[in-house]
Amino acid sequence: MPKGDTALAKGNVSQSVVRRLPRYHRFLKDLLAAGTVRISSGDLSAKMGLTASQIRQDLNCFGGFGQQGYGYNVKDLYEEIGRILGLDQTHRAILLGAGNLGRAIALHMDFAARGFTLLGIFDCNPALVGMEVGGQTILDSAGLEEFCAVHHPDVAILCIPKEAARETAAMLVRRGIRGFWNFSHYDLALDYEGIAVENVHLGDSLSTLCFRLNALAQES
Amino acid sequence: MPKGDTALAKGNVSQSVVRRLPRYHRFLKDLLAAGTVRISSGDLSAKMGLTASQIRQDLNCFGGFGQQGYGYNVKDLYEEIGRILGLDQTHRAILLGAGNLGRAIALHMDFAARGFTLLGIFDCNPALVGMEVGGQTILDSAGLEEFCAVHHPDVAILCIPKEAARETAAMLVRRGIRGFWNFSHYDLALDYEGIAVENVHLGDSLSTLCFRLNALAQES
DNA sequence: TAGATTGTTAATCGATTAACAATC
DNA sequence: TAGATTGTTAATCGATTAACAATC
Repeated sequence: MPKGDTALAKGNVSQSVVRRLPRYHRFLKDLLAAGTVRISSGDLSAKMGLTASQIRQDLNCFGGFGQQGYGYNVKDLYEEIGRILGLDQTHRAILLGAGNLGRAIALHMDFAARGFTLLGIFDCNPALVGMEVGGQTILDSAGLEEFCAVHHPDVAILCIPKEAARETAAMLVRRGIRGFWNFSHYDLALDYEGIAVENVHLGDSLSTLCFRLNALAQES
Repeated sequence: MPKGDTALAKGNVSQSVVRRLPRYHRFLKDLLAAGTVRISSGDLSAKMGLTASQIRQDLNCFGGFGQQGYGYNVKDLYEEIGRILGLDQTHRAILLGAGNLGRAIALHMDFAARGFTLLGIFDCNPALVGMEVGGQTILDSAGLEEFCAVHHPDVAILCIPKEAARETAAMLVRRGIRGFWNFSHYDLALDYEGIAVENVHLGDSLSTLCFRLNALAQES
């Protein structure tokens, strides 16, 4: 790729690299806020706890953003990675499940910072329908398909149980949902192709911590 | 390791393997609930969307749980993996930060299923202190160190901002916290050694979904 | 120019997959 | 016993690290 070109995915980028991009973005944001103008891969690697080689290798998946003898311009690189991640794109999201987790996600996440608009929050529990969450009224899941037909969301956030997720998925895909932020235990990726699924399994994460605590205790 | 021995970590187990263990545990739980008595690595691999080789390789990091010509006993393997993960151990946890996310974690997670007891929930916001969350009263962070000295928690769940996390970490480690379930953007692992840190970065996860949606759109 | 640091190629390391003898 | 399936070794694949020529 010619230098200076605004880069997007160059061929196939590995999952390992993609997973590191948001972290680069965060560190660069902090550096920018601290007034740092330029940084070398060596300095950044020390701050982030990885190798300079890896940083250069990762960035060069998308283009040559640095300058020999100088390093990287913090602001430029920050913005470039934002574009690579697609944070400047706009997405229309719906949230399914207004339980504790769903409500927390709705209230806590800065969707706008990543180009997401939360179009609607749905639940099938009559006790929750009509309740206000972050300025939005929880809607009845019964009207979900109709809502999709009218508002054309492209992303669904699944904060509902496994079976409910399985039952709704086909309709959502049929109605044009291309991306799922999946907090349920239903494995969408096994049943559908050509959609983007990002799983968040909090229980698995806590179990992993269990394992590590154990391993730590056994070391001594 | 001799067959039949109750296995724990056998030498060093890679992160990749550890990350897959909770998923095996979930699938086995479902199989058990469905009344399945035995399963082969081939059948399980088809259900989970990975290779039979990988399953056998993963399990054999901890011991020989199968039987040639038969496969694996679902109940035994389920329980074995639970032990490997250390879900039978008991842990004393405290939760820092009773904002939307903290409260959702407190209400939503099944801590008991992984041997965790939530000893206390802390916040520095006077508007939240004294409020009830899941049967617990939110305590003032001012009393956190005193609380640690008395109750000896060993795990902290960080649902507080980056700077607050950084400021509290040293005290927590000094007071005997060995494990962190970290939802903040503060990178504990860079500053402390010999502690278990499991990071959950919801923002990074959402950014990754952004990237994948983008990649999907460009394919066509 | 001299020094610094990139972009990129080559070497290493680790993880996944394939193969198959052991054995239930 | 014959068939099935494991445990394990060997082969492959991919990701990380090291090295260095290019160049600002």
